Amino acid sequence: MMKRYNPKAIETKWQKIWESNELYKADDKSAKPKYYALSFFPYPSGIGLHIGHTRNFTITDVMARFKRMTGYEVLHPMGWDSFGLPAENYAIKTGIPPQQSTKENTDNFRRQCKRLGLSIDWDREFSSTDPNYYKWTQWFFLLLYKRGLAYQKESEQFWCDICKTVLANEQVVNGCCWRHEDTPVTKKKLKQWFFKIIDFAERLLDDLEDLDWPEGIKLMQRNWIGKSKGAEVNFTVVKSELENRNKQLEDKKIKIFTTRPDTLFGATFMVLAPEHPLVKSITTEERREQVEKYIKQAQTKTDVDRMDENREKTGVFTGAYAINPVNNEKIPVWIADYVLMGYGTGAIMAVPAHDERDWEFAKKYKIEIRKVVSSNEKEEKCFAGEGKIINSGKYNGMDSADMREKILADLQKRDVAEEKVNYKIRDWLISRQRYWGAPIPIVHCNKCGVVPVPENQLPVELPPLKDYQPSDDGRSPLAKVKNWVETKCPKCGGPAKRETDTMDGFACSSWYFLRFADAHNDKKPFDKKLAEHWLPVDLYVGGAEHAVMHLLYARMWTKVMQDAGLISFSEPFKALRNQGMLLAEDGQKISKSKGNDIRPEEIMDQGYGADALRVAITFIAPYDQSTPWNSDGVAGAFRFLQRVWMLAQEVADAKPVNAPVDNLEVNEAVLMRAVNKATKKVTEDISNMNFNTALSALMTLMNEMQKIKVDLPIDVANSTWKEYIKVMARLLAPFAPHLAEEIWHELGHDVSINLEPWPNWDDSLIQDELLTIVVQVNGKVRANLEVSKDTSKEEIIKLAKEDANVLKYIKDKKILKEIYVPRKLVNFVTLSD
RNA sequence: GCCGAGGUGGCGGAAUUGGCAGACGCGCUGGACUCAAAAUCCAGUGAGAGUAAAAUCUCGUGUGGGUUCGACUCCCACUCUCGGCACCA
Repeated sequence: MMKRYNPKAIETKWQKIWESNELYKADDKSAKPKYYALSFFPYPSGIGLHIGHTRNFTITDVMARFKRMTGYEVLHPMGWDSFGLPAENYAIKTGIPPQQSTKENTDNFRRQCKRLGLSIDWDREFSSTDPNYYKWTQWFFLLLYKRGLAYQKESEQFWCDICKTVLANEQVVNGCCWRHEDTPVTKKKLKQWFFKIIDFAERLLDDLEDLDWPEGIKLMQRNWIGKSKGAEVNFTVVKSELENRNKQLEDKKIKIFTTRPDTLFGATFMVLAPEHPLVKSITTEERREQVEKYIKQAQTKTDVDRMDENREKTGVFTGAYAINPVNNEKIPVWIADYVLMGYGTGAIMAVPAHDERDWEFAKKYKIEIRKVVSSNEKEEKCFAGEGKIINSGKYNGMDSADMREKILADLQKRDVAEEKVNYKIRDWLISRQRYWGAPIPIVHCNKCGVVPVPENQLPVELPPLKDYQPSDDGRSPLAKVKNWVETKCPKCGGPAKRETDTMDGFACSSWYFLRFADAHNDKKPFDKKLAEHWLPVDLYVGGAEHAVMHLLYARMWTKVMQDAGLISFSEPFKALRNQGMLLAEDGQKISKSKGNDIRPEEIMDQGYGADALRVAITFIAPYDQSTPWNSDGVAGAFRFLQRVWMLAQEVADAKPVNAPVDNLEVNEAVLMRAVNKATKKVTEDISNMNFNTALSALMTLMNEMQKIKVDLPIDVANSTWKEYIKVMARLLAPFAPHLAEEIWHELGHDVSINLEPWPNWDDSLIQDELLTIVVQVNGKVRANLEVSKDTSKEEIIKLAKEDANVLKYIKDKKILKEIYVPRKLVNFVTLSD
């Protein structure tokens, strides 16, 4: 009786053996080339693994296993990004400390990962909430502080009323909190800690170039950094107006930023942001009331309101005029909220003829529109493109691009303008008014001011809490823990208070990939040699939702470390791949509220096991494509594995007979071709991460072998047949490691299949003996010719012309052209009638 | 509005990058096995015409045009879906 395929039994069996043999331990001292495969740092939620995790982890695992078999020393680690709000909110609700619930959740995640048969080096596992880890996160805060890259600033920040904390710009999505997609953010004025990511804008932009990342992600980062080159130009506020009001304000300059200095002659007014510091002093008495009313209005509007406005421009005239330095023209100065204080200088020159927004504004308030770049556009439309300069004095006739250079040089000579580069990116706000994060290692002393906690006092550990409720004054619950807050100043020893804000969780995920290289180091965050041995990450896989958050922050920290001499490389992730989203079976997005989620563990429990789930998930579509989940696909994958199992069992069960009738010799070529073809295809497809087609090639191979076995028929005790079954097992091993391992041992091996070399193929054995040549007449298929692979071109064309069906179409026609594609096709072109 | 990705059977998806469109899987239909069902195995499965059955023919990769002996593939225009950005001067 043949042994049944019982995934549950073999999977638990091998998982135990792999673990006790430490099969997936990454050897720091191996002489083999290294390969570092990493999935995005998962947040261990209470629900356990979802199908997206499963897809993510399976992708890196298939690659890790494949690379191991092709001669690499592989590092495939796992850890937990376990700080964050869900655990804290759960604590508020239940009183269960986050330390405890987090442990339960990570235990569950680890257990489920192991059940999937992931080839992870568990020895390097850690949680970001472990004080031995966040000690070093705090150490990095201090590093940034020492290097002048961490600073405090009082300002208005985005605030989520549900999270009860401030948010970084990157965490505001469509005017809402990234965690609460239908909760508009508000603003709060608070003193907060920032990391100076702006200082790295240029490098972050430049280094994108050479990364093997999806172009879309690179583009999103470029857009987020938002570099624009232009000029700052000074406009002088008109004196005569000022003299009457305030002598001190003489020579007031309004500095504007523009990317189009070539349109300076088309400026017919100026606009300041309502918050611009000059607004008060330049506003004339008769306009003051109106202006102040507008400013107040703008202040009450949240940023979300501003965005919601269907872009209708509003503004008021200040009564002041300024002089355009290129033509000494006097133009009116307005204020409007479409000009933002946070970008450029908070002031613009308005060129309605060549700027969409200025155009709209000028139309509404009936301000002159003056064309200075010629175009074919209709009069009633603004033109923002390039062209020949007109109405611009001595610059007329130049190309707009040339004029930009020229006028800037001219204005620079007169000292009224300078070249300037602007970035949209803002500094990274890292303070959070919550408990469950790494405390910012800072002490506030009345005498000494801001004092960093000395390194030897790290970690600043989170104290246990009785009440997790955040305070209503917008401060962290930590502020209520008196004996923790009150401390001694490390400098003067006097009474001082701890910083009560914690760090954004993205700080923890900005260096975890380095810790995996040296996870147990208690002297340093990591050893330089080990970091440089394993890093950069060769393959980084995760969802596209972190395009501008995690991936930008991690890149910045890596550059800080490079500057500090901790590492010598500048980019952490050599190759990045985004997996597509798995949708619910109805094509809808999976969401908790819809209750349409897919639980990987349930699927395994149904009896299909991990291997079938892994095969189903990699076979369903290209890994980077979003696609609806199909539970029937798991049954299909299971059927496939079961067939492979039976083919192998037959061989294992066959008692090697003395002098078996070896009928394989004669027809071996067919089988050899099938196996060599499949080996080549599977190898190339996995290398290119085309897992779905690699699996289809394996299914084809299985079908072919099955057919050959029955047709010949083949004696399953034959040794050649057994070798081919073993090739199939190795090709399947990255996808279905348990099944492959079991077969491998059943067929007489002691060493794990995961350590066996990957099969080779022979190109010369792949070509078919018989070729099918397509015969077309005027591009339409009229016949198929079966010819031996050595048949000459002349012979093939001759045969094609003799084909009965082809003859019907070429009989009375003159053949104008004969097209011959070697090994593929013949096409006769006749006069069409 | 701008940027990016993409429209192929009933469904997920293939197509050596310009050479037989629909591999592989799911589903479905018929058959075998069974008292029956499940499981399993075998056969069929783009639409239409045609035939006793074949052969064979026509149409067919979002829409319209173009290049080519030949187009899912290249070019132009449009359209729809999905993702991102959104007053950044």
